[in-house]
Amino acid sequence: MDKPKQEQLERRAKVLKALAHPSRLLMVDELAKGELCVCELQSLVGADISTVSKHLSVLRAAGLVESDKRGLQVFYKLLSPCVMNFFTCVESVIEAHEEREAAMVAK
Amino acid sequence: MDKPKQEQLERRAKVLKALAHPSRLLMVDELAKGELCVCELQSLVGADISTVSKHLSVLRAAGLVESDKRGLQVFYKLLSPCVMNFFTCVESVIEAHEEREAAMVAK
DNA sequence: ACACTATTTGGCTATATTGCCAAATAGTTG
DNA sequence: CAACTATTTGGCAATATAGCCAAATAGTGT
Repeated sequence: MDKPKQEQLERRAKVLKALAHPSRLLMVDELAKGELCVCELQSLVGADISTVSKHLSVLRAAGLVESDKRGLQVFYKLLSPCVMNFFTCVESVIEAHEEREAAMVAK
Repeated sequence: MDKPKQEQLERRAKVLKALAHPSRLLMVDELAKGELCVCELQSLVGADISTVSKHLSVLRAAGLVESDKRGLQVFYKLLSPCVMNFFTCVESVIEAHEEREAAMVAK
């Protein structure tokens, strides 16, 4: 495989990896409705604030969110609402998968 | 957060995690064009065949691909072509991110 | 400058993922 | 059934990720 192709795959994988965690998915879901500060995200996720902060830096490093410090608080906002469309596809994958598994058991 | 919501997030994360690897992304990309046997996928990926087989089982466990044994070979096919649409979004995330980084440096 | 609040960073441990080799399994052919 | 091919599985070491606590940083108000 050629190098540029390999690098493209790695960049894509980084974005997907950033999304591939329940807490980060939840944060993205909530941020799709509008920007939130770290403290609001913490109470949604229910983990230590340092954990939440690290999750957010993963999302930021992937280019999915942007942060904006205003006073004492840091507000995060979702940069690419198109990721939300993907969740529809993911749901269809899950549903079809569960149906196939149910059909397996029936056999 | 309620339990069903948590489980939904975990299921979604599992699908995203399955996609979040360069080799698996390459395989999905190739399988989008049509089914392939493990040996063909191996020469595309260029890793040990056991490694490729394990990657495929991750994709299968996530409900993204299906396998079909015919003779000595096992053919894999992509079940949800909708994931391909997402790559367009991922590319836009990457592009916008790179542009922001370039703008940062310029400042 | 001091106390206070919000967030990030460093450091640590526990757990998960990756990738290889070797061995097991399944199907084919002589 | 023995030899052969394609794939999967088990096991292991290396690396990456997650989450907590404690400490550092940044901004506010006194």
